[in-house]
Amino acid sequence: MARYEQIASDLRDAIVRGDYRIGAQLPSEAELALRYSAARGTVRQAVALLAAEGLVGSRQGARRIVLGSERSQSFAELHSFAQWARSMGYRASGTVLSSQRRPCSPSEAVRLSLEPGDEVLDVLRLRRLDGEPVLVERTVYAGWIAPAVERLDPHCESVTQELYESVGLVFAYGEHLIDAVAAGSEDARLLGVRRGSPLLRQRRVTTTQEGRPVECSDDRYRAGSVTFSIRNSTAANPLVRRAGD
Amino acid sequence: MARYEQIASDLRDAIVRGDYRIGAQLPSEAELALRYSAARGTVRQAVALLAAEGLVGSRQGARRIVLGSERSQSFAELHSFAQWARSMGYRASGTVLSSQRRPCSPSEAVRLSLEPGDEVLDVLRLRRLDGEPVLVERTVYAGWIAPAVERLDPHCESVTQELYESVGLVFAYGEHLIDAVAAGSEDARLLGVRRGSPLLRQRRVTTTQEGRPVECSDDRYRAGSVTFSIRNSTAANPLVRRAGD
DNA sequence: AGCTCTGGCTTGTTTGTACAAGTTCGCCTA
DNA sequence: TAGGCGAACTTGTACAAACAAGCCAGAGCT
Repeated sequence: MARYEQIASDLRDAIVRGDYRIGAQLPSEAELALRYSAARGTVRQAVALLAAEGLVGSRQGARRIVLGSERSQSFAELHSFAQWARSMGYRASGTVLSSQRRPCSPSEAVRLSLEPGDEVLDVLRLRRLDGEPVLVERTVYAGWIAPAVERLDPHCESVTQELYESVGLVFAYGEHLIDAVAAGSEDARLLGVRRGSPLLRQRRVTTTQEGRPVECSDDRYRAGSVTFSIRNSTAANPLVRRAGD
Repeated sequence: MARYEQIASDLRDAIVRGDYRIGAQLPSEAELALRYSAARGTVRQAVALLAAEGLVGSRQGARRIVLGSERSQSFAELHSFAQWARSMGYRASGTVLSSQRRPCSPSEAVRLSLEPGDEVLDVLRLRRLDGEPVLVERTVYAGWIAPAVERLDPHCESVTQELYESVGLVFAYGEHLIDAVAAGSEDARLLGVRRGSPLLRQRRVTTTQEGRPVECSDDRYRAGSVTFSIRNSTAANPLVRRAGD
């Protein structure tokens, strides 16, 4: 672990623990540099990390202030339902309801950088939180990863983790579209809600470290079961509104 | 504009223009430093900016790659409906339906850092996109900003901009919770949808540069009208799932 | 042909220095 | 008391240098 990550971790712990309350000032960079025997640049990297997490804010000339005190794991949580659930103290489970190969559609070809007609693997999963069904996942995997996905246990808890352990696949980048939709008849049946009731939809495309698209997915959460949270500042964070599409 | 922002801007333009296609490699830091006659550190700040926007990805040892080519304005868009609409080429309008002072509730006191019983301003707005009602906004302003809000034109297009021009107020930080809910009878009537139909809800708390809370709001979008979008990488971005609350 | 290994390239981390720009707060004055 | 001024403090920007760590392609070997 890099020095600046250690310092960031130390400061984050102090904030989460309540040593610095919300609205309070953080020590100056110079003071932190002295305390940790590090160069000012290193301290700046540490606090930049906290700023990106939304825990602290900063303005030129004034001391940094504490904006929040909740820790967030950010990336992994957004990609792996199981990892998120575990970190929140829930018990996650899941079932593959169907899994079949088929040629990709034109729109899938674009999103997964495939040639029209290339084969993809279409998987439908139902995921539960403490036994309650909360999420219907319709995922389309690119053909080159399909064999590894088909080898997975149908009741596999964390797909992300299994794929990492079996073929070393790492999900590195993702784009996510979030909106609300009415439950279709299949959604309704699987989630145990009425048809037409509100669902929170997350559509995503995930790629490897090399920028190679792995999967695109349409995930639908039962209303009330899950909330997305984001902290942002004038400086950063690419969460944007888009016109309906 | 800082040197690193100029460099970032230049590279971003090149990416958006298509000089570097998705999946392509960016020039090395050394080469960019030479091209722009800047230190390597300055170039690193520039590409870090692009990485935070989700435009490029990077791994130690390998050249940086282009992940996306769409420009996003991020923060302002998430806070100002009008500014977002304008940048997307829509015509935004809005109407204040009710506005009244009242003592704050206990939960509002916590979120806005007020004393229990302090006065707040409760405003209900309906916002339209090209004439179509798409958003019901229920905003609670802290007492100290209430006078400035009450002076606003009831049909004011951009509250954010007006408050900046009239009292120099800048929204600097925000926390946002995004989920799906069913339309209540008032929501349904205002948005012209059936009761119980799905809405995308964004609850937010906004603070000034000094970390002083200004407003908290419950915004509900008609399904299909608006989508939130986020790019993330293993390195960054604080969009997280939360258990329903 | 297929494999390993190595050397060069590229990004990541850290330190040090200098100056610019904005904030804060106390002091002084009107 | 109210306001203005300025000095000290704090964060932002930029440059330079050095080493660590990971990636990749080409050379050489089996």
